[in-house]
Amino acid sequence: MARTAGSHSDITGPRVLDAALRLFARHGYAAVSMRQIAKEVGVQAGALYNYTPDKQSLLFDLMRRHMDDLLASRAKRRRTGSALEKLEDFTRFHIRYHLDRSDEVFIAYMELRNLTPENFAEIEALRREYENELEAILRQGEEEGVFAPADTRIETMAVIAMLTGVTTWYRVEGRLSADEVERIYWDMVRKAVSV
Amino acid sequence: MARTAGSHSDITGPRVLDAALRLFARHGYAAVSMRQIAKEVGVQAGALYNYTPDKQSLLFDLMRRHMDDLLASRAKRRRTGSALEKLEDFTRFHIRYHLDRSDEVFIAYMELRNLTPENFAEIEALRREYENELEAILRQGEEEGVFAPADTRIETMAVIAMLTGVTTWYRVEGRLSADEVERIYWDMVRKAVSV
DNA sequence: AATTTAACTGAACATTCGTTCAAATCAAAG
DNA sequence: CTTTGATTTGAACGAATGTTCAGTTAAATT
Repeated sequence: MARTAGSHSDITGPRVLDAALRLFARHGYAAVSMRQIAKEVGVQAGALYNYTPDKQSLLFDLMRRHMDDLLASRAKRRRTGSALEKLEDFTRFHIRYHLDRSDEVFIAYMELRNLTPENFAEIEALRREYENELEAILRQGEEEGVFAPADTRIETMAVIAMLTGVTTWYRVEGRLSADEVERIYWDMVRKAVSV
Repeated sequence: MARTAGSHSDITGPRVLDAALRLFARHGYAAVSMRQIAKEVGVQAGALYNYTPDKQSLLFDLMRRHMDDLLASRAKRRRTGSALEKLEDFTRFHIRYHLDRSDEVFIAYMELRNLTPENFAEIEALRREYENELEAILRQGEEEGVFAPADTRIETMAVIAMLTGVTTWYRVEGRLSADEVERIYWDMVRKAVSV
């Protein structure tokens, strides 16, 4: 065969996902057309179908990648230590990760209802897996007696909601550095779950 | 004139907004067509335009009503007392209100980007007004010395994000009553901002 | 230089979109 | 019962939607 795999495809391919990511985050999945994505890439709409079977797959791929990357990044972090240490690690990781990938996070939380039922189930399972990591830490803390006895499932949801909310107001050019934000949120989380 | 103002209009009118509310909450503004709304009401699409100038106004009216109602409901609550009392009141109010109006709340947080710039500015101002109520309480608490000195603006955003997150998992037929949820969240909020 | 084929264009497809409007319908007033 | 006008229908509008595909372009192999 002439021409090795992808001469432009290894350039255009990623750009398609990049453009879809940015546009979906800005205007929402349903409000973005394939022609808008194509224009952003600098190509005609038909060419997109060399890189995705359909629009839905574009959304699903972005979410799937995000969740895989989130779980993989999390897995690299320390696993041992006290519940308090683990919670601080989780908190700082979550804040930093979400600040660094605001578009991906935004889509992952806003566009769930635009997934087909099967795709939704798959993403939801990954999200649940991530939440379970936090819940395990909270339970360990209860057993150690450093965290207040409480409904750990609700605590989990409350903490994650609080932390993820940082993406709605944080701006890199703003008043606070990511380090300061990490510290402020860690302060609140620690107190919220402690005895 | 024959026929006093609205013989069906006082029935159909509210039903249009009701249907739009439910459908927007379930599938998102951009994914819902005027024909879907009309079908839900039991009417042809053209008839909707007796009750709204266009689709955008439907979304804006829902948001505007929601924010007005939120601020009015909040204004009815107690204004005096210690910062701790006020914070408990705010927390319980917010949780209860958001559990009771999950569709409205969902739209108000998810569909902001589908508002025209002018409409967005108006809704955003009302939201800011609501946030400022909480921030004032947190500042009073700092002055009283019962709340830890902190960045009250970020604390505000963090607390509201945490509380509003309740809508993502709470189900009326679920394990916990609204009262229990109120108490659990109040526990976390109190500890999170206290010294 | 000739050949091969991946990458892309540009037009077309059947639907669906928000919106308009003349005509039909129908409940209340005279 | 007739009149009146609010209410709704049903068809139509141009534009936009996701997707397909025959044909063109151009890069890499022979």
